[in-house]
Amino acid sequence: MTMTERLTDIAAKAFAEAGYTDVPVAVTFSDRPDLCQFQSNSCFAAAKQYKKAPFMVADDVAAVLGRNEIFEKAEGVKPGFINLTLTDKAIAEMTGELSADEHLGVPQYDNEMIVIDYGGPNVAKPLHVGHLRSAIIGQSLKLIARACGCTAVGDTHLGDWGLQIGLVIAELEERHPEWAVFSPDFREGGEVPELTAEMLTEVYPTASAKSKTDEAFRDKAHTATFDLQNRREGYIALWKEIMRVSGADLKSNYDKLNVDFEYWYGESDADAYIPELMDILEKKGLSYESDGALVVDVAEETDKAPVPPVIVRKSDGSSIYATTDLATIIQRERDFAPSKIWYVIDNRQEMHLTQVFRCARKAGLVPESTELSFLGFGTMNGKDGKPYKTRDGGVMRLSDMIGTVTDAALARIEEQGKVSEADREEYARRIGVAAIKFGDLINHRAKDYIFDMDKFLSAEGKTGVYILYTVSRINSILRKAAEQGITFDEDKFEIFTDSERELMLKLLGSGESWKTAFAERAPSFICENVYQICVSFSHFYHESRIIDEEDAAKKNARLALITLTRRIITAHLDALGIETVEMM
RNA sequence: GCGUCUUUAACUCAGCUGGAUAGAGUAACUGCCUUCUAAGCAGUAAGCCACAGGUUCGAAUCCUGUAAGACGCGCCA
Repeated sequence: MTMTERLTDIAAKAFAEAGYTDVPVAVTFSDRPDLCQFQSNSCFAAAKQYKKAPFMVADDVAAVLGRNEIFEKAEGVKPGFINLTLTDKAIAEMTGELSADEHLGVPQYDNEMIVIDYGGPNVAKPLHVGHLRSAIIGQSLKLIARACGCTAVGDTHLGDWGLQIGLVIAELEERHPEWAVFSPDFREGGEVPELTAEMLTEVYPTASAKSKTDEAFRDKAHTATFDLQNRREGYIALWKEIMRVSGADLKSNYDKLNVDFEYWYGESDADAYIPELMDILEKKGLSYESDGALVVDVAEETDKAPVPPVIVRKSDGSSIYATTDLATIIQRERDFAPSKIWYVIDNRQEMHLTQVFRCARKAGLVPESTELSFLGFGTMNGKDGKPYKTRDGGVMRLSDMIGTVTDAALARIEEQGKVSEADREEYARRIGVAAIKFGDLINHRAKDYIFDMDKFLSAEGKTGVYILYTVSRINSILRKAAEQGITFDEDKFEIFTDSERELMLKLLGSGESWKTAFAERAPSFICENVYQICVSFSHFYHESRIIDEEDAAKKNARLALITLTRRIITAHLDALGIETVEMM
């Protein structure tokens, strides 16, 4: 139970005891910290229900609450608020409970099996900044779900079975018709050319551009796609080579970003389920032919705008992304029987996923109770408000971006000269990744945002670097305390100053952020909360002495507090996929 | 054309199940390093919450309309 849920519980009982039953009660952190720590606005609703003046209700309820010894102050005020302030003793006790809680105050939602579809890189082209959001938001949502007690697995759902591969094959065939893989007689075990990541980087854009103007080439690409999907052996062999090369490239980039996947399935892995899918759609009478393609109607009466039918087989006979997405649902249901499937995909695909979900429901591919959620994310724009481009107008490769930010961090580390030679590179990578991830995740998932490289590099203010810096300061104190042989009781909390109280309340309030982050599937709430904790810590840090504090009780209380603070900050960072550094 | 989303300080954004003085970061300006890391802290200044109506005791928040912008609307993913 979170802090405010606990207080809400107490308040709800007080409302009932004061004679106001069946009133929706809520206690929240105060909007007026100068007046109180917590507030309830529920008297307005109760007043309406019981036809009394709000402030009279507030007085009645406050009188009951006032008898509870955890409150320093419980008062009804002006129009009808109840203002609550806890005693320091109660806050310190709750902090002790928090410290002893194995989940550190993170609410637990058990019995959830969540499959998260994120990353979604296209194997035909290298990772660029456009792939960043899906990867880091998806990774974070997975980690948040796990922190909340869920079982969550990530599946990157590689784009490896569509036209993009056909384009690459067609382009390679035009350039190297002599390759054995292009012979219709090619059989497994034949000679396969060795490709490189650099080649793929160049081939796909060329082919893609060509297909827009060259109709004959476009037809070739479509044919290649169809043949690949029908397992023409030479194409399969070449496709495997493309997969090998780009898979290694993907993995190394995701590794650098601390993004991982339990499953590296792709659209191609859904291929085996397509016949079954088609069978279900046909038997249920859902699919029919339209303009040569096979489609399923998914429009609903309540639609404000027309929702077109889903195409499950193109007129040339090949499958399309809706086909593989639907077949993948069958696969996931079979492998995991998930209670939820989350799709962390660009906002622009909302219509497509709506169609897919409706079709899946009509076909009964998953039980009614299974949640299918489209968790769209916004576009990363440049300072001009248009989709982010490099100075010369190209797309920035992810590896280049990571490199730039890491180099800047390394330069700063060297300037500071605190970190040992051996750790510098690794710390620079962690700081760079923290800068990128926090800078992205602090923005609400679903909204477009302005990506400002300079802002990330400067790393001042509300940034991942600030968070890591705060942790290194705590590390420094605890390291020195250990060096001096200072021991303390980690579970003994006590309040002596305002800033200690403020920090404890921030730590205690974290449960609320986790709850919101999980409910809205939005990591930004975790970012905001960890930043707030760091600000409170910094405030406390600047006005308190810790290891050279002479009063033993104060010293112990402060060492315990910063130890807990570090644990909680780290838990937040863990859920964001950000690693800390010992010093910087 | 239809639909969805956005519009809050100079810039980038929180806040939106209606409630007490609308909050951060950046940039600007002031202070603070012989004391646990100044990648920091403290402070000042900065807002007709796009516009117009409506509902309400009370609206940045809910409803309607207008404007500007982004995105989507069958064989790419």
